[in-house]
Parts: sequence; structure tokens; C-alpha cells
Amino acid sequence: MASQAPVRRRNAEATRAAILASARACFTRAGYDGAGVREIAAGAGVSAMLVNRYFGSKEKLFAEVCADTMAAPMILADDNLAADDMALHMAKALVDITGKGATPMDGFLILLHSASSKTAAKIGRAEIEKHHFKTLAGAIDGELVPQRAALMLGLVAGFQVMRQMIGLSSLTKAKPADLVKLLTPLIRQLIVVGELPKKAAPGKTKTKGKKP
Amino acid sequence: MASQAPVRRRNAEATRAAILASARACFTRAGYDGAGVREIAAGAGVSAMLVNRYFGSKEKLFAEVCADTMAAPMILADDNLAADDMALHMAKALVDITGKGATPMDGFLILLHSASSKTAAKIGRAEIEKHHFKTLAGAIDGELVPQRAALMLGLVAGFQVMRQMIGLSSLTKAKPADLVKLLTPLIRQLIVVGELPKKAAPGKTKTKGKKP
DNA sequence: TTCATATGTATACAAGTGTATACTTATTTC
DNA sequence: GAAATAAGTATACACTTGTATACATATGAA
Repeated sequence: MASQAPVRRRNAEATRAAILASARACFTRAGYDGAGVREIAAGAGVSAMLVNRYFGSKEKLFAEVCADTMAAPMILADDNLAADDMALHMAKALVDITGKGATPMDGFLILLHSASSKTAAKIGRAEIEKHHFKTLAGAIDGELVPQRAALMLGLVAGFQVMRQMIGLSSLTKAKPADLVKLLTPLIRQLIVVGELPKKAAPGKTKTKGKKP
Repeated sequence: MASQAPVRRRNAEATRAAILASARACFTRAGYDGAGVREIAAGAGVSAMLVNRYFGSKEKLFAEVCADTMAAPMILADDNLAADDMALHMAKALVDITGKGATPMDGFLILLHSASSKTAAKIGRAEIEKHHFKTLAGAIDGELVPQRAALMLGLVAGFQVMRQMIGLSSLTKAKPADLVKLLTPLIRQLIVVGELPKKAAPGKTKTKGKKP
């Protein structure tokens, strides 16, 4: 049955996809500079030159991986939801995704790992401003929307950097619930912005208070 | 006068400092992997091998640069200050330092640019947990102090990533005052933590509200 | 002066990088 | 079946990387 489509050992579409997948994994782990073309090729079970035959160059390959990853459904985009629920939802998703067992396949990590390379940063910026940014900015309203959206991206990025890249133990070993508890009001703050605490009642919010 | 200390063309201390300075600049700009030993040496006006003679290896050089930079007076450490003032102070400093004309000499940037390298990340984590982290954690109190300190570092890191590395236009072109306005309550939130908004009055904090 | 030591350089090497050129082999079309 | 083309590989090149070895020169003490 179905002898018409045997095994087909040479399949352009499949190998292209395999290269893309391998590239994504490699870039996520090591960044643009850190991942070698040969390594990517090996991961896809092909020769190194095939990568360039399919994608032209390493740079173009990275651009495509970037575009693909960024286009994926963003964790954060969840419009028409109460601000508190939205914040909680986002915090949970973020903590979950950056967790230990979780697939480190988040597109953001690629960007962060590659941000030190000039070419990669340029590509990343273009993609981020095209995809994530718009969906995120569309989910909030009020004043300074672009800045708030950018800050939210920064918040996510910084959390990922410290938890997944640097690996600060306070974040890797923390109880997820605690992280969610701390992250939620931060995200909420960026969503609602509304009434910025003008000054807060004085004498009520001091720190240690060991002024000499 | 002072003919006792002529020009002294061979000065170990001076060249050591020059190498360190050049290394710091190079690492800040290109990260651990991106900066080459020859480039660092050229920046200090010496031969490449001298770098290794002074510091043993590139890795050890990076460790020393890291330690030096992290030990510098942290922007954030400013104890016994009202929480609001402290938050405002930190926000201003952060926006200022990551601004355009500002010297991009912040130690944090080195870490961020190098975080994709495994060895560099390890060194960076050690340093960050030794210096910054303690001063920062010492400035706040309450529950979950380590986690809150780490989140604060993440907030700073994320902001730097988006503004200086990726270069999101919403952040590079924004009015500094606006950024300060948005950052301050975020930082404050991590300082005081106090009364986490349990749920906030429902129906009052909705976003667009275009539920079908 | 003379020699030991501190300071610095030149050369070279083995490994790794991205990619261009030339070649092989499978699949399809006539 | 034979020719054309799609799919994939092998080799090589020019370059960069970190660093080991061997050499050169300045400084300071005897």
C-alpha cells in the first residue's frame, strides 16, 4: 500500500526543515557566533556545504531561523483579559518556559545568545520590531505604549538572561510560585501604568532605616 | 627635577594596567568570544603574547577584568534612603548610564555580551554572586530577598540588552524622563514588595476591553 | 664593566571558521 | 533505456583563533 511514495531518500523539503531545526537548536544553545556551520550540518545529518546551498550563507540562515522563531505564537499576547489575569498569565508562562525541564526552545533565547554579534543583533532587532513588538504593543493602551512594550520585552529578556544564561542560583532554585508572585505585579505595572504612585505617603516606605 | 624617575620605557605595572584597560574596552564592546587577544594587545600597544605572560590565558584575563569591573561602586547600592527616592535614584542612574553619549563602560554590559560563552558565563555568575548581588540584597529587606535582588539585576540587564545591545528604537529614542517615569515604579515594586496587590478591584483595571 | 633578571617580541603551530569549486549520485523526464 | 537535472558530498582555500617555544633587549645590581 502506498508504494507510490516509497522512502524517498532525497527530499529537499525535509532536509531543509531538518537544517532549520538543527540551526535553531544550535543557535539557541550557543548563539550566532558560537554555533558553527559544520555543527549545524551534522545535527541535520548532512554535509556542511548543503547548508549554504539551501540558505546562501550562515547569516541568511540565521535570519530565517530568527524570523521563524519570532513568528511563533508569543507567550505574552493575550488581549482582552483583565490586567491582573493577563499579568498573572504572563508571569506563569515566563517562569514555566524558563524552568529547568522546559524546552529551552524559546525564540528569545536565540536573540539573547546572539546579541553580542553585531550582524546578529541587527537581524534580531529587525525581527523583534516586526513581530513581538507589535503584538505586545497591541495588547496594551494608554500613554508611552512603545516604551512600555519595550520595557516588558526587557523584563522578559533580563529574567531569561539571569535565569537561563547566567544561571543565578536564586532564580534557578527558587520556587516557581515565588517567582510568579514577584513577577506578576511587575508585569501588571507595565500593563496598566494608570496611576503612577506620585510619591507614596512618606515615612511609610523606608528601607532598613539605619541612617546614622 | 624628579630625574630619578625618567621615562621608564619598561614598566610592568603600567603595561599590566594598559592591557587590563584595553581588555575591558574590548570585552565590553564584543564580549568574551568576540574580542581577540591580538586585538586587546594592540589596544594596549603591546604584543599578543605579553597578554598571556601577564595573565596566563584569555580566560584568566577575563576573570580579572570581570572582578575589577564588578567591584566598582555599583550604581544601585544606596542604602538608608526612602524607597521611593532610592527607586528614583536607581532609575535615573540606569537611564543615564545606558544613554547615548554615556561611556559604555558599565561592567554589566561585559557580562551580557559574554553570557553566551559557557566559560564566560560561569565566571560572570561567580563574580555577580560575590559582589553586586550582596550589595544589592543588603539594601532591601523583607521576604524573598535573594529572589528580589536577582529580579532587580534582571530588570537592569534586560533594559541594557534592549537599549544598548539590541538597540530597540523605542528605548534609544525615548525621552529619558519618560523612561525614568516608567522604570521607577518597577524598581520600587522590587524594593518594597510590601503589600502585593491581591487581586485589585475587578472591573477597574481592564485593558482595551473589546471582548466580543 | 658584567652579568642576571625583568620585560617584551617574533615566529610558528594546530585547530577552527565560512565558503568557493569541482565532483558524485539519485531522481525524474523524454 | 538515456539524457537532464535535482540533491548531496569532498576537497581545498584563505583566514582567524589561542597559545607554546625561542629569541631579543632594557634595566638594575655586583
